[in-house]
Amino acid sequence: MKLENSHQLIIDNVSRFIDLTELEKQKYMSLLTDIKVKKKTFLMQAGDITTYEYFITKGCLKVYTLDEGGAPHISMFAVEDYWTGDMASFMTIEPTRYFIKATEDSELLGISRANYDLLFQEIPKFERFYRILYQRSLISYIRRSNHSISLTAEERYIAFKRKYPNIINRITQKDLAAYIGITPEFMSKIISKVNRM
Amino acid sequence: MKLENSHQLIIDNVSRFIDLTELEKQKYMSLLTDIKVKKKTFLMQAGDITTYEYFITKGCLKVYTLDEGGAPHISMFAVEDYWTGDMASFMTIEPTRYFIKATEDSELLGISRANYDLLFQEIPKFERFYRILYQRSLISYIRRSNHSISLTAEERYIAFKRKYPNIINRITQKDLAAYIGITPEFMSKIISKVNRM
DNA sequence: TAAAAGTCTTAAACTAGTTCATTTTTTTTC
DNA sequence: GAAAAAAAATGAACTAGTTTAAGACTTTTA
Repeated sequence: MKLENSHQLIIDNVSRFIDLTELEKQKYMSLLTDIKVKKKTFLMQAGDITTYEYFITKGCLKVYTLDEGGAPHISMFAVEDYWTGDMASFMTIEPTRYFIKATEDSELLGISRANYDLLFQEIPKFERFYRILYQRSLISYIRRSNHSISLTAEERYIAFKRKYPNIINRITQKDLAAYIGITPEFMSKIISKVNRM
Repeated sequence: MKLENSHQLIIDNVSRFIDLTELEKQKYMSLLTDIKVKKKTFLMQAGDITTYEYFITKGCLKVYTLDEGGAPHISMFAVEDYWTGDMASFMTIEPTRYFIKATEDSELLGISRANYDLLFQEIPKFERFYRILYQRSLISYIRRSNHSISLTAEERYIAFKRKYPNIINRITQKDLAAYIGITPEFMSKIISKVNRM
């Protein structure tokens, strides 16, 4: 059966870890919601109860919190083939502290809390999918924060550039600074220094 | 049936997320290995292939890496009722970059890679257990690193003291510094300042 | 297409945390 | 229980990154 692109992308993603029958694919897709977010608009804002988890099929979004001083800290740039959302809020049904804002016109597939629970009942294999997905997220999250801890801002910038060459051209220097964990002014200094080398 | 303490602890831990029959409990326990580690000895060292994941039933261990400069970065203190290990190495069968060293005489239950795979085959419910365990680890990991990022070292120390009053008395100030992410000298200054307040 | 808003650059003064060196205190070991 | 080893305290000189402020450049919007 021929699927539309966005569905094909998510089925391919899931199929990396579990095998689905045609029927299961249909069932799974029926539990997903299409979502579009225009550039500069929010998918989620602090205070919201987040009732969806998202898979990005097109575009780019930044996921961030604001600290007490109002400074943004970006925890990820979510692009095509990434999963995002606020799992803590999604699971506990408490208000989120996150903002998710599109930096480009974007398209997503969302799964609601109710459908997420239903999914495990109807296709228990998905426990395995999510077990592996979370396990891998945990590994890369730990690796990343462990790696960052011993590097200077300049080294973190160079590492980001090497690891995500496709993302770096799609975001502003200011957002990159908020991800690296420094001020935009210092980011500017680092970039001009690194380019001079 | 009466279980020994260490088995009771792990069964209680697992039972928070899934229900097991007596038979399943027996089967599960048969897949676990008893491990003892004397104070100051290693459970794991960088370069090892880690063939076990661990549940601590007694004692305290520090999990850390050494950066290029040879400085230690402690990622967790594992005490009773905690899970630990190096999941990346465990899953990918690559050498670990971690050291795990007992700071007290400790007792653990280990599950080998082979038994971990077997567990999912024999009791598929464990996919759910690990799905939830990893999901919750991910949530608390993200929360912790997000929280830390906007705090000063002094604030991180105060937060640690509040959150883990039971752990703080069991570890050295030097190890706490390696966890907080500062030098022992600066840790010493912070502590004497906070105590003076 | 002009005005407004946001982003980037540069520079000087500042601060949280480091480094290095020394002394005191506590813990370990035989 | 004395000697050795490790941990903690203190202080002075240093550095990575911040803050504030102002001007130049780019993008967005009406």
